Amino acid sequence: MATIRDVAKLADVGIGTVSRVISGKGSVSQKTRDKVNGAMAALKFIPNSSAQSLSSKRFNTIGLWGTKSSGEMSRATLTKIERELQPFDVSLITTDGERNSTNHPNASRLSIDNLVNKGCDGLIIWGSDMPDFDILQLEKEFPNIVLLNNKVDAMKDKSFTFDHYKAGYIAGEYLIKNGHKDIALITGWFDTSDANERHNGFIDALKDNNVFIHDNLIYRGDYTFKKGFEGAKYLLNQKPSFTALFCANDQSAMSAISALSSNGVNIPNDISVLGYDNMNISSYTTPPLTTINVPVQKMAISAARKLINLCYGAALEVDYNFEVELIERQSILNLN
Amino acid sequence: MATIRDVAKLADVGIGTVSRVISGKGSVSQKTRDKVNGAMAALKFIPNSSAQSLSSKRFNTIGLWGTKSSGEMSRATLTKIERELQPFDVSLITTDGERNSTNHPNASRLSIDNLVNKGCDGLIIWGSDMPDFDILQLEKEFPNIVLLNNKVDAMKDKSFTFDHYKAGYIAGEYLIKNGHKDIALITGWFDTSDANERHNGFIDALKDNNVFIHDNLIYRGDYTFKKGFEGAKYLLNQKPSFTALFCANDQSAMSAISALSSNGVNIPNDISVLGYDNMNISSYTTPPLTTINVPVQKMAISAARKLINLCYGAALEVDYNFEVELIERQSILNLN
DNA sequence: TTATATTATGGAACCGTTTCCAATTATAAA
DNA sequence: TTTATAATTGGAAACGGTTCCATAATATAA
Repeated sequence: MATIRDVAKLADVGIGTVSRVISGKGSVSQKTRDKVNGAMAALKFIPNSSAQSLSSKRFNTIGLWGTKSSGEMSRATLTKIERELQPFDVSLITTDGERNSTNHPNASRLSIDNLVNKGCDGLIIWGSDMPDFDILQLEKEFPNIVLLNNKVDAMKDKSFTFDHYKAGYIAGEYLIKNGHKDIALITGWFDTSDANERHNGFIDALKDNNVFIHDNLIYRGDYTFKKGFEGAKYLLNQKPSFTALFCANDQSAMSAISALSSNGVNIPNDISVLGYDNMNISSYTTPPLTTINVPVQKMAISAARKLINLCYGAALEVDYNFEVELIERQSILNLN
Repeated sequence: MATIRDVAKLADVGIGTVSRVISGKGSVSQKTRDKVNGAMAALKFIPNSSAQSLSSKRFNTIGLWGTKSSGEMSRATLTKIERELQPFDVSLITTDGERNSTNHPNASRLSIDNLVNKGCDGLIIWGSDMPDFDILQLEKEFPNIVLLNNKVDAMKDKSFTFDHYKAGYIAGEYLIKNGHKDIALITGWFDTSDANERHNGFIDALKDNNVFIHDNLIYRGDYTFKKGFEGAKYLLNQKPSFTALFCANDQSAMSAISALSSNGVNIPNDISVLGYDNMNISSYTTPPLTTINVPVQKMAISAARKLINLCYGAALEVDYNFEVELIERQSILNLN
């Protein structure tokens, strides 16, 4: 491997000059620049990234920390983020924060420290699995962080989130508008603010229309296919029957549809099902799923851009407002 | 940030000694070791990873290069890989090789070089999008590579693949056994060897039973939901009708089911559908999808382990044989 | 006790960059 | 032409580890 000194010698210039042409910073005459570029090409010179990081304290790497491997933080979303980073020659290191969360009380902080120590210029914290307090503490020590699908009031400009309350409300309203009054629920976990907001929005919409959900018709899920399936089967045996089922995410909704169908209920004629997320799979359930669109990829892109601005002094345009939208497909029957 | 010299000074030892206790290599008396550990704790010392890499030429990072963001290289699979790496304190950098594949003839090689130059000890090459020749060439320059879901004959011990021919054959046989003779196909791309092998296996199974597929009933797909949907609609209008549909992957199968159902055909009573992949979603289609299990995660784990052995001289156990298995669910009708 | 092998230890040299400052050269202004 | 100013250049020092070698301390054998 050729080093900067080899290049300098071949081009008959100083090492500082070579460094300047590599980085593009500082002034170098065109003539010299050509000489150096020629030498670099001849030697197939590639800068050693460890040496660069050591001396510049810049890593050209950002970390993505998240816990839920489910839902829409799909490979596709990662790819979107990578594509934002690529023009800046920055790579992405991902960590599944969940992996040691059982062992240690503040395991999340540990896994983050690992990431940071490894050498990240910045961090995307995905999801709301970390208490606000811890996030604020982290930000004090390591300000280059950005929140994806979570918000902390004191960090508005670093929060990329979505109005889950409004989305929940719209979901509720939509069922009402379609004449549904007997409604069942498969929830997710309630350990995150967005889950609570979505739920509250939904319930408030019903309340505002004097519709109340019977306790028996609320099934505590966890966003998985499995719980969606089990939940639907459970609800089917409950006392007050229902005409519509709202699921906390599309995965639950899909498997609920599967469970209902296999029990002979027709969607949407017997029971309507409403999802939440708009995974790309959701157009292809049977029947296609009506759902709330959560623009994760857009959010991820903006989060990445903000982080680039933060870390590398860029000035990329960043979006903070993500439209709440209900995607009408064919899983809801209009009772009116 | 405390450095090794700060630690040495506080513990009143030499820097070499500190380095020895950090790495655990070389001999240090227990007494000295305790002193040094105490000093490290007091100073909250964290080794600078760039400096470590620079001087040791070890990066504690491996790269994952792949092109298809679809299919089963899901976040879950990435997580599996990460978990194999974690005990060795190695992180994973992913690259979507696809992103610049349009611009440049050997863009794949370029994006790999990027990864390597960034500082990887080894590389997982996922999928068969790179010609064997290029892979062999790459291996010459950079031997720490491992192939996931692809094989190169000269690199048997580095290839983690699956008997797609056999799997295709079993799929074909299964349809035959269930009495199907009028069979339609939604294929994937044929640009990779596994796609071809799967297809050939399937066709051979039919041939061996004197069943032949009518040209009209072969639809060229691309593994996406979209093409599966369109393909199913297309096939429905074709002349020889069919009783079974084999899709090159579960995504196509799912959306084919959706298309067929929405056209009033009942699965499996009117048409049987067979998938390929066994995504975790596939238990929850309507009806649940009968499919071939492709143990990507197991393969990924073994690939990761082999790479660790290669890069870090470990001796982890590695599996090369991945069972071909048909998962019977409810999307196939037995005509006998 | 002495000779010898073994274990511990300190620290210079090195890894390959960036950065800064002093020195040189080119350019513009007077 | 001279002077002031700006652009260009070289290279030492620094970044924070690892490694190796010479040396010191200790253990073992004779």
